[in-house]
Amino acid sequence: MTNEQVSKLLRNIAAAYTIKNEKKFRFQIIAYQKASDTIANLTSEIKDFYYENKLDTLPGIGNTIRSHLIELFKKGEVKHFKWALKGIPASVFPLLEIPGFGPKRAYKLVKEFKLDNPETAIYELEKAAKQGKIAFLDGFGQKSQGDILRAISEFREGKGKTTRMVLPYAQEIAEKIVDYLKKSKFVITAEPLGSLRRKMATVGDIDIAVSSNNPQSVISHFISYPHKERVIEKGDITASMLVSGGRQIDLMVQPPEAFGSLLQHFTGSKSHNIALREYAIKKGLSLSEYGIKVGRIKKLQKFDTERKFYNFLGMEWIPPEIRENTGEIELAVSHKLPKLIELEDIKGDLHIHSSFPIEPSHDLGKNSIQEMMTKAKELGYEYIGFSEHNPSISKHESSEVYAIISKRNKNIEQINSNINNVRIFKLLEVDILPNGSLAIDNKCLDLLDGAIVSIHSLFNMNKHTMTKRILKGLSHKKAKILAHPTGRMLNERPGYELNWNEVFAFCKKFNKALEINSWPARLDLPDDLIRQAIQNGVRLVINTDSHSTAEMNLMRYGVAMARRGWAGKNDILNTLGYNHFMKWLKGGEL
DNA sequence: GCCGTTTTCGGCCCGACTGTTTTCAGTCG
Repeated sequence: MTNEQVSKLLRNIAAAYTIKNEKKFRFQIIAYQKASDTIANLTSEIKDFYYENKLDTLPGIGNTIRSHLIELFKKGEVKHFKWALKGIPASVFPLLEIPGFGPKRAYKLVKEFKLDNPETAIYELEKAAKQGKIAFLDGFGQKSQGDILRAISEFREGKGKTTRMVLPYAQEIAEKIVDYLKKSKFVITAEPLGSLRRKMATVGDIDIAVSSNNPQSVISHFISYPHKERVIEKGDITASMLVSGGRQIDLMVQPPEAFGSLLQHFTGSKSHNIALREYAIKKGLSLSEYGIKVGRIKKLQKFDTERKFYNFLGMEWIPPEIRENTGEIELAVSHKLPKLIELEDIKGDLHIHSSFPIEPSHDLGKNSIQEMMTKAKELGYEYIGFSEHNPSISKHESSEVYAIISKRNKNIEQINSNINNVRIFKLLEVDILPNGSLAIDNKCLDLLDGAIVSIHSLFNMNKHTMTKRILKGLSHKKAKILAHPTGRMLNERPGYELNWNEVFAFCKKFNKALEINSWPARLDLPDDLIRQAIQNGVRLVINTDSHSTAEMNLMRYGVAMARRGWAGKNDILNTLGYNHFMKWLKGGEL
């Protein structure tokens, strides 16, 4: 079962409780929703947490829900869930997927129109709305009947938050809106917040905060955006709209003297904010986007900066990337937050595909070795590693492979002696074949400073076999880095299954590194596996996997993932100077 | 049902907005 399926199941249990008796089950509802959110936001598989006996490390999953999940993975169904769902028509649940439908309204509509087939429930409801039957129901009217029709059609077209964007794409849209907002003289500052500011690998909707003394003017400017498709809602301090392409933008406005609390509120995450507010309650404080209410008199204290807001609570400012309620609040209170890695700490990029005609097994780069070098210098790097795909072994004899690699090395050496500022590592990205051996032989591997190894074929092996395959590939003394370790492609395919405990233990024991690949559709390792790797004493390398000079700028996304995984400078090997890195590459301890 | 810097019992975030209401319920983040 995928995370999405498990998360949805728990959300449905919460919905069933809501329909049955919202008051009686109030706290169960909150608990199931919380657990559902936790699983929805995981970037590695919930099933792996079950396999590795780590379900209880997840926030919001306690003894009861954990035992239900164990039952679910063992038997494929849960006795208690069956009980909870009893009496709730199955047609309610597909309706919950549509924005604007909650448990109560979905249940009411399903009952009224006797929608007994979940497959056709949405279609039948649409039909009823078109016939004008909904407007007559208690609690509904002409307006809500029209809203339902529109919600169904937008849902079908995948508009709103139904599909998530990769990070750079979301950033691009946000920048356009921010530029537009700043054209208003009433806008003092405008900043993208939410999951975009937290640098999640994918972003659902775009949240923007504005500081202004005239919120009404800002909101009317916002909803006049030229690429607007539809205004979803518009109030005194917030507004939401769909822009062309169907993306949802949420706006929130506060005056400058309260902008700090707005930044905090609108950055989230939801679970971080809830935990922070629960912490504040114990100190007699109440938090919101307006500020902090103090004591019995409820005097509102305002904050112009976010740092002051956190400091007032007696804690350090918390970097947005780790605001996920996974221990950051406790550490901020004791002033023991780790110092996270910065882009400026990176001294080189080890995964670069040049256009040198290496006749590779996979895609070739677009720019020459020289051009990539110039770009590296521009980025202030101390070194760079060329790691084209190994020459195709189906098209070449071993001796030919040897000759091609030798030729590339000569080419590199020539350039290296011309440009002293940037040093070069002679690497290759070598395929791990299905049987676990490396694609090129020892003689060829000896030509290299080291090899980056990776999987590019037969992704659907079972967990045990894939783990064995990868560890065999990594066990070669030249194999030092495992590239894009999960093989996931965001919005395209999940990663292959691996036994991460084994992988981590192996890497630590034999001094191998895992790559954090910065390519926006990969961002692989995912953040929570980065954190686990670090906890297991495994070192990491952040690479861009560039196939052109422009792509070398993507390093910041890999760094963002590392920060989300709580990585400090010392956890990342390419923050080392050239000599230290070479020493590690050659098999030395650090 | 979860959770622990007063607690293994007794609490549980806070507010915006819309539509159908005539003081609020439902949904959302």
